[in-house]
Amino acid sequence: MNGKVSLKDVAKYLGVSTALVSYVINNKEKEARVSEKMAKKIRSAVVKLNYQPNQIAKSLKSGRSNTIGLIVADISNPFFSSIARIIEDEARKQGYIVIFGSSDESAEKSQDLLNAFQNRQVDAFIIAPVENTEKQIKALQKTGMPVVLIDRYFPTIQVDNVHIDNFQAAYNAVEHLINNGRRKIAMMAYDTNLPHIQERKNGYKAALRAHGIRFKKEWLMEASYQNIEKDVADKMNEMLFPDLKVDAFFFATNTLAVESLKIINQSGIKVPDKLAIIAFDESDAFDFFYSPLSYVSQSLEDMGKGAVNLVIERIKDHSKKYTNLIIKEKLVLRKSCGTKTK
Amino acid sequence: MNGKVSLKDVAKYLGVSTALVSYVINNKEKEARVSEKMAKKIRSAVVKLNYQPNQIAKSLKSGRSNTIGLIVADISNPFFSSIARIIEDEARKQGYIVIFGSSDESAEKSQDLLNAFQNRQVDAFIIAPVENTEKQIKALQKTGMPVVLIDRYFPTIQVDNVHIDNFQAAYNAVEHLINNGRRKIAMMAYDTNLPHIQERKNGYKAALRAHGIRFKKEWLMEASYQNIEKDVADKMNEMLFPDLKVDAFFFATNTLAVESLKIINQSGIKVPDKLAIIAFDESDAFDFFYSPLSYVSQSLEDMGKGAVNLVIERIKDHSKKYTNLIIKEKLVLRKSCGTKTK
DNA sequence: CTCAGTAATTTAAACGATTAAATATAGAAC
DNA sequence: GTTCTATATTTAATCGTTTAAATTACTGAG
Repeated sequence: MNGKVSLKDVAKYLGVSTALVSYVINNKEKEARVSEKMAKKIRSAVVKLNYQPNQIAKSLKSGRSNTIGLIVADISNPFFSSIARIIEDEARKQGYIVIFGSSDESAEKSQDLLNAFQNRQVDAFIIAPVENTEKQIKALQKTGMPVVLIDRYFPTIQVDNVHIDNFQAAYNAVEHLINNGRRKIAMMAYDTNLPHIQERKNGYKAALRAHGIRFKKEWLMEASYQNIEKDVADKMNEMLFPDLKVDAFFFATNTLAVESLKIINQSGIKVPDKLAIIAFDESDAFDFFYSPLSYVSQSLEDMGKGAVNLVIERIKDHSKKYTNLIIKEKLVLRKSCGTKTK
Repeated sequence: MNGKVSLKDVAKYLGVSTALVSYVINNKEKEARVSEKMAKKIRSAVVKLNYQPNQIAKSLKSGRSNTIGLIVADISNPFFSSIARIIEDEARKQGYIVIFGSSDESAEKSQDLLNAFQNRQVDAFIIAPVENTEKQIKALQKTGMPVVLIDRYFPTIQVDNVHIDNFQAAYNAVEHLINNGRRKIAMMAYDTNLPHIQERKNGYKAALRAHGIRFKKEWLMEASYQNIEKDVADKMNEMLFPDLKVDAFFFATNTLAVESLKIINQSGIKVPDKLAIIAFDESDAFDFFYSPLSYVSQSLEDMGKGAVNLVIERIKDHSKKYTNLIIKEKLVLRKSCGTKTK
């Protein structure tokens, strides 16, 4: 019925001990001085019986599962699913498989996933952490579990991470808007203390300041993760009606941008004539918006591969120095931040 | 150092046998007649030592891993990542976690993933199968592994699956184009013998026939999975230049639609004036295209949840009758298939 | 005080692999 | 024919659980 052939079955089939079979399978014939004749016999029996080693048993013995746990805010967000794809490929190349979970920006769900994955003996975690999970990450580290943070990070924690220079990226984007003649620049961000978003806000403000523009509190619009759609609509409508209060928008993430674009589309306000836009990350929506969006592009390739490599290095050497891998971002310029009409 | 507390540690700490601890942890105190006093002692020790059961060991013993293997063509495709998200949530609700892999439309990669996941003792598979993998699926079934196919399917295989009625969906979409005055309707599909795509092609042809329109071979454009971008561009350019050869397009998937829209955007040909469009699935691109696209919408929610439920039922009862769960699709009408100008 | 009967706990095998240590076998040297 | 060595193979413990079966402890009846 259940065709599963175990190592023991192979041994029994040949009338030899399991040890011999194990040695041969793991190419330890030399060290274990298995005779060539025997090795050949075993190898052909393995093929004949279609023996497949039970990874669970191997894991139990070795304490390693060759599995990486990936936790992101939401796997259905193309930003994360694209990274997931890269991580999957890179991990498999190195003999690991990936289990994933979406934390939904909830610290509680994050902890649940951490526990569930740890009990499954993942060898390491790659995490895009959510708000207020510093303690979780710290606790995880204390157990000796290799962890790499991606996209987001906590400066207060000693841990490997991979991300762009968010301050500089935002600064450059906003500076570009200013250099193109915009002076009243609003930003849509999340209402969160996650450092990567804070840095984007800081970069935005710093660029304004550097160009002698006085930041106005009402320019900074914030949406909560839990209520994006409504929050974005409300804030955007306030900003656009009854009269347009700014001449440019800077969007802190692709989700915020997409939601905002819907409102702008309805409003009839012309981009870039009346309104310049720069967004973060990428999206099909940015390409198909009637005035294709300029955006800050992060290399997901570099980020995903970097994360896998860091985490595997850490698996191999628990005590190596922590790495802060800063990925180069670039500003992709298109129509949406073009010239303003008077 | 490695803080991992085993059941044995708990037992040793209390000076009792591991059996007792195991019984209490698994709430088998009654059957095993563990004294209340002891149960209490054990429970508090478990908390105090922060004992977390090793799922790997449990899996080895039980032969069940509470893990579902999800194989799709490409997790970075929003269609699949959205399903993945739904599957993840539903599976976790039922105590399962999900490992995923992208087969890249390659039968070979598909087999690799199948093997890797099977060795990890997944309890079941949810698969969006790729071309020429009928034997793989059949072989998998023969081992007794629960399998559910999603989105795609093989009529020749007895297996649980979840999908829409692709023939009818295509038929309805094309019929709608015809009823709106289009007569020369092209379709962009994949060059594949995967039944779901075949059915879409058949539905398209049947709708033409039913309305007395003679199908022309050159209307059916096909791209290969391996070379989508170039194939789509070539075929579309042929169809659009030097003169527009049709008055409507029907796109068989969201990827094909998005790639095609890029060409249409460049061409300057007006939608829906000169060209009506209906696509399959959803995409931000459809919303932001200047003439928002009509599309055939599949309920990913129903599909994902349906798949998880079917697969868990099958885990519990290997011999239950196979289910063909047909998800209702619907045609969402927007501007892109509107009225034609003469 | 013994014995039966029930209650409480322990023992030990098992899941499928790995591997150090023990043992068996064969050949060479004297 | 011993003895020694090198080669080939087996034994048995182990990883962390589960669980049937065995054992021990207790209680009350006679």
